[in-house]
Formats: sequence, C-alpha cells, structure tokens
Amino acid sequence: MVTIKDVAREAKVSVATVSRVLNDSGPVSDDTRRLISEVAHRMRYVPHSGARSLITSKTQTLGVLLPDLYGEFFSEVIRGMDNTAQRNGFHLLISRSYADKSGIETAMRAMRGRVDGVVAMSPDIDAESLLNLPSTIPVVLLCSVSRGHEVDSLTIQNCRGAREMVRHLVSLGHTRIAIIKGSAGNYDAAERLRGYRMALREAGIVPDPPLEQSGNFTEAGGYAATIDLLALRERPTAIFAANDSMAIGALSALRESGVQVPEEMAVAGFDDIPLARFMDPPLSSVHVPICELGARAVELLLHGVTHKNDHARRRERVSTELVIRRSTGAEPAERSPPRTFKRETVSV
Amino acid sequence: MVTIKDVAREAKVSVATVSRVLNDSGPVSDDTRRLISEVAHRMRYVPHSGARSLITSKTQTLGVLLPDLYGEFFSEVIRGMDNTAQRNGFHLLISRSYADKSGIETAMRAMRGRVDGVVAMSPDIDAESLLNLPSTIPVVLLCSVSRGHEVDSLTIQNCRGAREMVRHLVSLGHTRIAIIKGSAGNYDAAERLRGYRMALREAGIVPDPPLEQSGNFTEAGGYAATIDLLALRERPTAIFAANDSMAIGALSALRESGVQVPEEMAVAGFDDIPLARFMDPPLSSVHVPICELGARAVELLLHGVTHKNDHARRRERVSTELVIRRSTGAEPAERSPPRTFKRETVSV
DNA sequence: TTGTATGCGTTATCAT
DNA sequence: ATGATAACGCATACAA
Repeated sequence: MVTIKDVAREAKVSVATVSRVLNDSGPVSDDTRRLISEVAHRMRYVPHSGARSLITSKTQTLGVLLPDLYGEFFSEVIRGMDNTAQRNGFHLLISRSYADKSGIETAMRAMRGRVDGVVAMSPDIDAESLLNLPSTIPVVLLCSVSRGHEVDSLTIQNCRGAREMVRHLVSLGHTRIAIIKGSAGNYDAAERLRGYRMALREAGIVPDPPLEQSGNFTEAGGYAATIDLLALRERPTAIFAANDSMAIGALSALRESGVQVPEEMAVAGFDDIPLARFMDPPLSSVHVPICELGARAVELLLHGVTHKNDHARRRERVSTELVIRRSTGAEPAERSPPRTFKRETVSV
Repeated sequence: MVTIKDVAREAKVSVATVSRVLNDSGPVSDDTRRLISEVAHRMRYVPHSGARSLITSKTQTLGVLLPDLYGEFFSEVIRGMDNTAQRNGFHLLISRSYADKSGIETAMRAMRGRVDGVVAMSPDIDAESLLNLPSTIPVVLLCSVSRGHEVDSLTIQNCRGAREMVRHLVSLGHTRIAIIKGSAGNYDAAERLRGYRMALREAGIVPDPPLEQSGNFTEAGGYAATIDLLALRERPTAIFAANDSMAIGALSALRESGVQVPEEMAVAGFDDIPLARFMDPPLSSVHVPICELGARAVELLLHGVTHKNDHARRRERVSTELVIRRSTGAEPAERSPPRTFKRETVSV
C-alpha cells in the first residue's frame, strides 16, 4: 500500500508538504502543489483514514445500534440516517445488537475509537444497561425510554397517534375495538397501548381484556392474533394493530376467514409504511415519518459531536399524522364525524 | 479518555504488560494479571480500536456499498451480512453510494484504512468504474455484472428463476404473458428479462413488444405499468413482475380496475419477500434467499480477507425456487401440469 | 515474568 | 515556502 511517505519520496519533498497539499492546509508554492498532486494521483495514493483519525481524534463515522428490526422500518430509518450523515461527510457503522442486554454494551465498547457518536435504539423498557455506557461520547437514544439518562433522545408521538386512531374508530361508531399489541417490554408498544386505552376511556368504553391481544410486530403475529380475536364469543368490530406489519397479517387472516373489511371489521395500523396504500383494502394507518426520524436523529447527534456535547439535554418527539384509507370504512350512517384528518387515495 | 498508559501508570506496570493481559498474549503472572484486570475495569478502560488497527493493520470491519435500495430486500440482505460478520467478530460500515458512478469510487476511497474488505453492489451494467478500484483490498461483487474483473462475485440465478416462472405460466395455458421490467441498466433486471424471453421462445410464443413494460422495482412503478397494460387493445392474461414490490403495485392496480386475480389475470413476482404470502391473493413468486445472499457474500469476503485474497477468483450463484401461491391461479381445465414446484399455503 | 523501544500512517508544531 | 520531528494509542520484538 502506498503511503504518504512514498509520495513524499517520489516527489522529493517532505511528508509535511504532501500533507499540506492534501488537506489544503498551510502555504505551498503552486509548482510543488501541482507536482505533488500529480504524483499522488499517479501513484493512486489514498490517505489512510484510520491513521488520520488517530491524530485528529475525529473518525467522521457515526455508530448505529439497532435491535433486530425487520422490514421497511429498518430500511427507511437507515436511509434517513445515511442521507444526513453522508451530506455532512460522515459514515455509518451499523450494528444489530443481540437480543441480550450485554450485547449492546459490547457493541458500544467495540465502537470506541471508530466512531464520533452513537445513535442507539434500545426499545426494551428494562434495558437500563445503556445507562452504564461511558457517555464521554455523544449519544442519541432513538425510540427508547430514557428516564434519567443525560443523553439526547428522539421518540415518536406514539400515544397521541394511537389515541387519535382509536378516537377515529370510535367516531365511526365502533365500541368493540381490539388492539394487537407490539412486543412485550417494547417502549413504542407500551405507548401505543397507552394511547389506545386512553381513547377508550375518554369514550366511556369499558375495556375488555380479551380484546387486547399480544403481538410481536410481525405479519405472522398479527395473523395469529386475529385468528384468536375471531374465535371470541363476542367479536370486535374493529382491530387496531400496533404496527402495519401486524395489520397486514390481520388483513390476511380476515380474508381467509371470509370476514369483509371494512364492512364486518375495520382494520388500522401504525407507521404507514410505503406498502400500506397498496394493501387490499388500502390500510388506514398512523403516519410516522420514518426516514425523517433517522435523519433527525443524526442531526441531533452531529450537533452533539461538533459542539462536544456541551448543550442542554434534548428530548424531541416526531409527530404523527392520521391517514385514513379504506380499511377503516366510512363513517356510520347516522352522523358525519368532523374530517380533520388527511384522506388519501392511491395515486402514483 | 483513559488510555492504556493511564492503566499502566495506575497499576504501576508497563504498557506492554497491560497489553499482554488485554490480548491474552505472552506470559503474565497471575497476580499482575488480576491487578491489571481490576484496574482496567475500575477505570472503565476501553481499547481504542482505531489505534489498535493501525498497528495490526486489521480493522475487523467490512465495508458495504449499496445502491439506494428500498424495502425488504435491503433489510434482509443487511441482516444476513451482519449476522455472519458479527459471528466472526466483524463490523459493518455501510454506505449508500450516490447514483452517479463517481460516487462509488469516492466511497471506496473513503473506506481505505477503515475496512478489511468490501462487499459492493453496483447493479448498473455500465458502471465499469468499479474496475478501477485499487483491488489491494478484497472485494466481493454482489448482484453485479463482473466480466473481466478479478474479484469474487455472487449473483442470483435470475435468468433461470424467471424462465421457470414464465414456463409455469405457459403450462397454465397462458400465451399472452406480460413482463414489468426492472430498472433500466440494472443487471438483475436484464437477466430476468432474458429468462422471460427465453421461456417464451421455448414455448413458441412470438414476443409482443407492448407486453414488455418498463418498471423501476417500486410499487408505484408496478402500478403504473399495469394501468398501461390494461389499456392495451389486446390485454395480457398474465403479468410477470421482475420483483415483488412491482407485483404488489400490479395487484393494487388490478383491484382498482376490477380485474379479478387470478381468474382474469395471473400475477407473479420475484424475490419472495416475507410479505408476499400475505398479499391478496397470496403472491406467487421466485424465492430468493436474500438473507443467505448477504451471509454468503460476507463469507466469501471473509475468506478473501483471511487468505489475503490469494485464491482463484470465485463466481457463485445462489439458486432460486418457484413458490406457487394463489395469484397465478390453478392449472387450466384441460390438462394437469406436473407439479414439481413447492405449493404453499399461509401457515404461521 | 516484565520493561524498553520502535513503528503503524498521519497531522501538527516547531524550526529553518 | 519547506523540512524535521513529535505526537496519537496501541502491539510487539527484543532486552533484561
């Protein structure tokens, strides 16, 4: 591998001068500048980023710690992160932490010296291990509970979004509204459940335990939960799934069981992944700007990196938006609810 | 930040000894070993990976260069890569290259010194820029044309998979079979188109140019292409989409147009993303082991990394499998085709 | 068993 | 305008 020394020797100058033209730092005569540029290019010299970051103590790299996410949420959030990172000259070092909590710690340790900051997503409510991390390095917590931690955090307006969707279902006349919950111990899942219960309480609907089905954020989980719901003596008339993947599984189960959507059963999801509008029927959902979520997380982190983290702790919350499509059906015959939400049809 | 020097001073030993216990290299007395471990832990010492890799010339990191992929393909292939990498103690440095070809070169340059090898996905057929990369570093080309390049490569059996699917449609009695093509200039897209044409020719079906619609691997693209197909004087009776996302868009367009699937129109996709089986009707597709694809790419790369690339060039091809669900309908009434393929129903 | 010293490739601080 | 040299944090050959 050709190093800066080789270039210096070939150009008959010192490494200092080579470094100066490469980084455009300090004065160099036009002649030597041209010469060195030419030699470096001819020798196909590429600076060794590792060595450079050792002395500058800047890696131009951000670490990303994610749980084992599936589907479009993962790709979208990474897209947002990478866009913003790349625009600011940063790279992304991605690590899917193991399920166990020690995994995230070892991952954090391994990132020492290779990243300037970390975006960590640790949705397990009881994963307090993050607290022990040497926060000498800027950290942004994403979609995670962060009580007490002195780090920036970014979350989704889960509770409010869920509450609005359930409220909408109530406004359509539904009183038996089921929920397919997210993974146990998951922060987003807990918040969405909270919004669901809040809306029911506000509507004066007494909660029915069997209507709260367990799920795990996967299509298969939504499918299974729906089968269970259909087996109930008193079926619900609406299903609110805590994310779109489960809602899609629910649609599949209902179709197989010959239950008409939305006539016999209204279905709503959460996230509004790009696929939602292409479902049959198109899926009503709570829109989450996933890409922007990733982008904003990196923005926050970059701020912490450039300002050496000497700012007041930030807690931001990205807002959601109700997107009503056909899977929740029309308003009840007797009355027209106010339409403050976005109504959308497929258009490409 | 606490360094190895700090630990050494605190433990009243030399840095060499500290290094020895940390890496378990060389002989150390049990007493000093215990002492140093205790001190290092107490001081929350974490080795600086950057400095370490400078001297060992090993970064324990693999670079991943991807185009701007969407949806489940991206997340699945990353999952496979990260699983295998992590199992071997490696990290993933991910970069989405810009569309332009110079982007991939700058990305490669930026990775110098921070990775031990690179998995590059450069599906643009005319992106010969990869050829110019300083291949002093091991490279595995993924889903890319690689004629002439002296690097390992891993591709999908696109042609064979497409051919089998179209052959299946032919066996069902279809003669007017449309294709929604992938992105222009894309290697996978070109190969799948080749398989499509091959199957038609083998069946003695004369190709009809309007039946070859352009697409871009997105749901919206599949939707638009299908609208165009439905406007044809002579409609096709089957649509083969070059990937599942487009097939999903096609299903959506057909549904809106009131065209029954599979009765009036058979639909098939490619990739068999996890969602495919939850479509309405469940989508027939050509199964691609996406996760394994990523895993295998990393395996090949790790081989190159540990063996310093001194092996004969490898070109591997992961095989596909026909997965027939309801979207392609039943066999024609007059005759029963041999069922050599996998038939599957939703089971969770 | 332990310590000293060198070097990895680069930038930064002095000189000149 | 240019060069010599000290760091950066660590691993390792060699000495003790």
